[in-house]
Amino acid sequence: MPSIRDLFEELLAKHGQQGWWPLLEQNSSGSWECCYHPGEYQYPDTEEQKLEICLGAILTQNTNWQNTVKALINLKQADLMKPEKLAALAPAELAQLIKSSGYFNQKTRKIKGLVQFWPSLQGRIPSRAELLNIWGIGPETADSILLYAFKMPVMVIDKYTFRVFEAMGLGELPYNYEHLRKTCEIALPENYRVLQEFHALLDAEGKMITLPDKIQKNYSEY
DNA sequence: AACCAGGACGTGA
DNA sequence: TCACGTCATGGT
Repeated sequence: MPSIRDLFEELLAKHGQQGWWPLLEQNSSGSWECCYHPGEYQYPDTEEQKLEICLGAILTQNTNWQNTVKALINLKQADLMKPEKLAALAPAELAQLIKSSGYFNQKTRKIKGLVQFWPSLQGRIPSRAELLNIWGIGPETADSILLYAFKMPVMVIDKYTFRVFEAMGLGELPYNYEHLRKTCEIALPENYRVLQEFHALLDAEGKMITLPDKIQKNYSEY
């Protein structure tokens, strides 16, 4: 049974750098697309990009990333990646724009809650408690926002994280979000780049063991 | 054509 | 705490 640091190295060797969180970029023909840049960590540079990550974190809840990207592109094309514009937008309009990401009524309410909260930040980094206080932002969404939008060294735990740890035989412990998060944060350097990459690698690995019949096949090595 | 995808909330044991 | 139903679109 490998240590968590060993697991990080193994997954990095197996999958390579993942370059999360992907951001929208304009290609030569002027249309927006979602881009990864493995090995480069200079983004997010702007408030607009930070907001884009926060919105992506909400829109991707229990939803395929491609469906989320479609919604993000709709908002970007309409020049709505700004908190004051989103706050002023009619809920029905917003719901229509994010329809592809599913749960659009709930997600409209969640985005409204976020952009109403946003101005109170005055440019500072939100606390975890502040994010969790917003309706519809739970542990994983809050930690994704802290780690990827604000570069805070917190571990993001998701469905795939549980799957990979379970498949490794680490499923005996008190098995909840907070415990697994702290276990990872203690085991790894307090470095946001490492935690960004580790979470993305766990996602890449977790996607390979989605189907139960693939577990035995891919995990004899552990 | 069922199943799942980068969850969270409300409710009832 | 924890298990379960609900929310909803789009790809396979």
